[in-house]
Amino acid sequence: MARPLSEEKRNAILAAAAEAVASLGVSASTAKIAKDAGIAEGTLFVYFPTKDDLLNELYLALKADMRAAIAAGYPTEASVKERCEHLWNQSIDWGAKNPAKRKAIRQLGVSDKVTEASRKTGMAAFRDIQSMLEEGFRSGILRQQPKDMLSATTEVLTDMVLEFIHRDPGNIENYRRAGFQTYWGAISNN
Amino acid sequence: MARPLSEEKRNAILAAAAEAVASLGVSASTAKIAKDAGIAEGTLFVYFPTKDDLLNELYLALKADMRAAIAAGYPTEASVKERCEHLWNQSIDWGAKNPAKRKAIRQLGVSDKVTEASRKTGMAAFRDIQSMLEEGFRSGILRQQPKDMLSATTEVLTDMVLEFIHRDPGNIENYRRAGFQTYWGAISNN
Amino acid sequence: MARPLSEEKRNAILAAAAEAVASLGVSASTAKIAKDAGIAEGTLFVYFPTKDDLLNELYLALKADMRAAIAAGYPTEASVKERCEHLWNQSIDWGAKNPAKRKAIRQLGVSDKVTEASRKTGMAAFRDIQSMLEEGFRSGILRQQPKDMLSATTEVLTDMVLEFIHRDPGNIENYRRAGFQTYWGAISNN
Amino acid sequence: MARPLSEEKRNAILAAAAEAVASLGVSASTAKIAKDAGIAEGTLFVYFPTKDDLLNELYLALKADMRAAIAAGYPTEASVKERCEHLWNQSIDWGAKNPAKRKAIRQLGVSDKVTEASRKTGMAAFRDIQSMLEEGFRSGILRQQPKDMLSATTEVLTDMVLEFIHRDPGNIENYRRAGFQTYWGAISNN
DNA sequence: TATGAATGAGTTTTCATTCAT
DNA sequence: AATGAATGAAAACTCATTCAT
Repeated sequence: MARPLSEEKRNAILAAAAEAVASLGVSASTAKIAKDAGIAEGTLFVYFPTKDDLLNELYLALKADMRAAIAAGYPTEASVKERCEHLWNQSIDWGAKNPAKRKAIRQLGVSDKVTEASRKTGMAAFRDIQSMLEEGFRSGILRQQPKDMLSATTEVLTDMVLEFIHRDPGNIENYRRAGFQTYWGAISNN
Repeated sequence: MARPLSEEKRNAILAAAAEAVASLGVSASTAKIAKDAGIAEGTLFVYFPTKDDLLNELYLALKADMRAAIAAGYPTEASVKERCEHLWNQSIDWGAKNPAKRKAIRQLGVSDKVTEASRKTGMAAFRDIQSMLEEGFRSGILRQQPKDMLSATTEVLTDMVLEFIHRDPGNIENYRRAGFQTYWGAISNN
Repeated sequence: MARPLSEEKRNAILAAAAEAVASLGVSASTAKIAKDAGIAEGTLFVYFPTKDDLLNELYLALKADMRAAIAAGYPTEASVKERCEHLWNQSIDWGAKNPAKRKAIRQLGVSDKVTEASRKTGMAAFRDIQSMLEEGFRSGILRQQPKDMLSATTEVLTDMVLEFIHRDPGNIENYRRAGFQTYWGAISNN
Repeated sequence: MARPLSEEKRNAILAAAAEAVASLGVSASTAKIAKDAGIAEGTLFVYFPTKDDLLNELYLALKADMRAAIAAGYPTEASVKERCEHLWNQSIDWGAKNPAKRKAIRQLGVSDKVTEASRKTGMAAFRDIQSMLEEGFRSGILRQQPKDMLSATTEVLTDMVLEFIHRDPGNIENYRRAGFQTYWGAISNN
């Protein structure tokens, strides 16, 4: 009773919402989301009591999805730089493969519908990634920075590069490489 | 002419729109903007034929405002690093002093109401700043990068740092300094 | 189905629209129509996606209503002239009894909101009546005319006479008789 | 002072209004009419105090224009039938040559913006034409009819035929001839 | 006299949410 | 639980008219 019955429907709503928010912004209508999810307008509110709830849950789901993709295959034994490059490449790959999800996150990121609590929760997942690099900080390879700034740097530079890729898809490798140079310079001691 | 269009009113509309977009996103209503600008609802459409026109003109006005602030007092004779630091500090100062304008630019940046043409025009102003650093590229102090990437890097890192300042205003100097280290690492050869 | 669309409400909307269009023209507001139909403003758009759709459907409904009234009680066995007189009288009676519907049809007839397709469909119903008089054409009693001209003649002469009746209701029988003479002269060989 | 200065401007407004009403109906905006007339929005109201005044004056001007065209070259000495044919042909020619004016009259005719007084005045001009046929009534060639019905018949049948011509312009002569047969049958004793 | 900026009521349409089925 | 009709408060935009210039 706490959670409604069909997990499948819930996911269909979130998926439809991601697409809709990506292309129309947070003002995408619940009617369109429901239709694209293959359910009735009213059913959406069985799973998410208000549109704001839906948007916040979508934000968290997308952040979790992104985080999982980035951490996948993390090479624990490699050098710090190689590990950073792994994170960078995974980020770029996820964004390149999931343009709608990326756009949706951007839209949600600037929307005041997403609460501070959701943002905090979303950030926490990435602190976890940051902690994978503890050794880099201790050894002095990575520059000491205010809390959360490393993952924020990762996010904004990734997003920037993906925007270039989006506008000029032919040069993806070029952007990815130049982007990593920028990124590594930004976070390492040199 | 019966009565010339009032530059003052036009500016009042743009100012009200910036505030409204900053706090409510691009879905801020024209009624609210007009009211805040101290004019009748219909008058807004005398100055901007559609809401989209208003949004695009606002985007350009904000970009121009930002650019002017950043370039002000540019120390032509200083070292490349000092010149970069000047640009960085001006950016941070502008953003810190104009939080609404900064938020409005972010909102407009992700909105599809802002046309590609406006984005191009907005970017052009910053290419101009980038060209102030030609010497840095020639001498090898700054890293060669794909076109427009330097100014994009400036923008996203500035924005990121301003976000930290926004959430923790007491530590502004701290963030500004750490931010510049990140920034300088990101753009220079090291 | 949650609740089926109510045929009753749909008809109430069409009826209210007919009255409103009759008295105010096609610029009658949807708000007024909805209110007169006893429903909320938004509900109108559940039944008719746009105002233009409503207007077109209203046109067709009125034409169908008129056609049904005209053909009612058609004396298949009577002489051609008597059959024509029947059609004439039914037309006059319908118009006299339904002044609002008649006015609404006139308004819609000159409006460019009513599509060519709707006009064609509306006309088709009357071609059907025209074909009831085939024998009259074959026998030479009725004059051979370009396609659709007989029903158009019926319509405009009926409408003209109804306009006289409208302005001078006391003489209805007088106008009806004089009108039929005009009509019969117009369509028969003599 | 009673009449504003420029007759030329007044006529330009009426001409622009006729075109605008023809294509957009009586809801054509005064702004568009003014623009098409080559004057400022406010100037229109120097010549016509309200839009309703403009519409009524337009109605009268168009009726007068039509009447003048129809009576032109009237063959006083010809037979009654020839004289009727002259009127018929002039009507068709005027309508065929002035489709916008014809459409404008139709729009105004069904609009409640045109007052009963204007309609009366407009009709009076045609009574004048009707009286040209006095001899036809006296001699019994034309059927006795209620007052104004002959000119009303002329108008509606002309309009009907012009509508056919409008939809099938290739057959203009065909429609004109068939139309006259209908018309002559409608008004003459036979 | 001619102009056109300014106005605010009015227009059609959208939409998150509710609730009868 | 699932549905989708019903709602009415916005939303963007239009327009006849006024009036300062």
